[in-house]
Amino acid sequence: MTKAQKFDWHGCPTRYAAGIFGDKWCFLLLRDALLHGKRTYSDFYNSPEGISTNILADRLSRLEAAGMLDRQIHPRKASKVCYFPTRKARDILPALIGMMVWSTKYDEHTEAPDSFAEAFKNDPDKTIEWYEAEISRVDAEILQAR
Amino acid sequence: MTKAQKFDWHGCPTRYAAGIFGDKWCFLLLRDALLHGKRTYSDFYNSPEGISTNILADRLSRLEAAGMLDRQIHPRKASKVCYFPTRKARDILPALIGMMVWSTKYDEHTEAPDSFAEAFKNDPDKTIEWYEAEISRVDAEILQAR
DNA sequence: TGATCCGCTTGCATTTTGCAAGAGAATTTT
DNA sequence: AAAATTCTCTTGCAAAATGCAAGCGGATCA
Repeated sequence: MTKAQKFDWHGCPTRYAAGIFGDKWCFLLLRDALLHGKRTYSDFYNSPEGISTNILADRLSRLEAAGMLDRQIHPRKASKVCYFPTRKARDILPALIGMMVWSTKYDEHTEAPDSFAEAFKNDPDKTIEWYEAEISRVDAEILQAR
Repeated sequence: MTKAQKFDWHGCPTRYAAGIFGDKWCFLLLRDALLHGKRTYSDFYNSPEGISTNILADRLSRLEAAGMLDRQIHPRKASKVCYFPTRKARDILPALIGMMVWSTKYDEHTEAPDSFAEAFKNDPDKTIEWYEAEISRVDAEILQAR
């Protein structure tokens, strides 16, 4: 059984999630798209973790195949390619932020302030809406014709 | 940089989470421990995904090193080893269940009923408490002296 | 006391990853 | 218009991780 097939494992909800998030690079690419406004190949390539270019190409196509990213040529620069997070990707935000809150609790070297976890605990919907609005803003800025 | 070192990546909360959950097998082992009451090596080994024995040994020791599992000799059967989920592992339940809810929405072959997502949406704390109680029950059953 | 269970370890073939170089199209610079 | 540069990938190869089968040592069972 190839890895691509395992990527499509379904039935059990945890296994389905593991098929996408159970890969370090997919996990981090989704962070970059959802939380850091990254859209182009070079955006993702320049993340501090230092992904290899062949792995990046592979993971972007996997995430596109999984319906998490929408690949489009940049509207005003045909040499650039944009990967927009889909609704399916956006909908993982609550769980993703839940994991980040967990990390801030258990990573003694966390860079996130306590206020982040508190804000999410006090009003999770508001936090989600803020990230959703940011995503929409970034996408709109790219897509506006000139 | 070795994989073991990457497992310890910290600072960024998403990266810290990806260091643990960004591995298919760790992800599934935590599911088995937190959601399916599995505790022994053979329990985990017999999961339907079919993990290899060397990989299982490796991941169990990683999860122990990460403070997610507590390795103990079975109190009434010295040939058995139990891996108990720690508080740190239990605390990932909200995010994990959030991912499962997401999976039931987007996996067209999901085995989970809609009622699962609804119950969590209506009263997340109650759902978490139910799983916590199950975990405690399984652990207590193993640990009771005879 | 011999057979079986249990939690691993080892060796080896296959697959995946990481790294460096480069290709081809679009864009910018000269 | 030509040359240099940017950008998204692809390719080749060495190194690392994975999967598979066999086996080992201690505990347990018959």
